[in-house]
Amino acid sequence: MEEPCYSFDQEDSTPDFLFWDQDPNIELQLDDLLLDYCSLEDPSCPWPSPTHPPLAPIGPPVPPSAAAGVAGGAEADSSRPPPASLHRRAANVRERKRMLNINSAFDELRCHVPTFPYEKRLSKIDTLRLAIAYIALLGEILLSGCDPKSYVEGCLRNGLQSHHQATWNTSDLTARLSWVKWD
DNA sequence: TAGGCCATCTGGTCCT
DNA sequence: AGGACCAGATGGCCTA
Repeated sequence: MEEPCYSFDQEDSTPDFLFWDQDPNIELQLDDLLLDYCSLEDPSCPWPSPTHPPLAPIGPPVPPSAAAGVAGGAEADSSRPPPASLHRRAANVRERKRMLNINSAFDELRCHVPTFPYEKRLSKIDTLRLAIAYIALLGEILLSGCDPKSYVEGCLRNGLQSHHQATWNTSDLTARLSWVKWD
């Protein structure tokens, strides 16, 4: 089994909102923290990690209507929306981290799903569907007891005539293998 | 320009 | 009470 691309568990457990009341630059520090995390990549993965664009500034913009009920106080400057509460911003940071964690799992899964060299980076939905099909393929090979390579070759040959043929279509219709039924 | 994909924010719900 | 999880809304980026 290969090592995971990276694990968020290695991050320190300090609550990110701990110093918000103390350091005016904490938002920049949080950005740096998350950007550091985003910069970690698995060199074995053929794709870069384009899923981690520069993070948006933490906190506002928050729709005034949404923030009003949470922040509980109006700013003197009416031209700017009131900042979200500390609890809300902490929740936002946690949510971003959670999504980053999910995305890292997707990146790891992409590394295990076979694709053609010219296949562009798989989307999340394509990654899941191809992974399902790939697992089904491996199961079929196990049950058949045949040599995996010859089994796949046979499937590819027969799939051309079989009504059981199913293609492993991705969004750009470039990845295609035969015979695995989706339903 | 439309559509697909994505990150982010947000409020709600459930769990510890 | 606080955190995890989820789904909807929104806006940005990219490609055909």
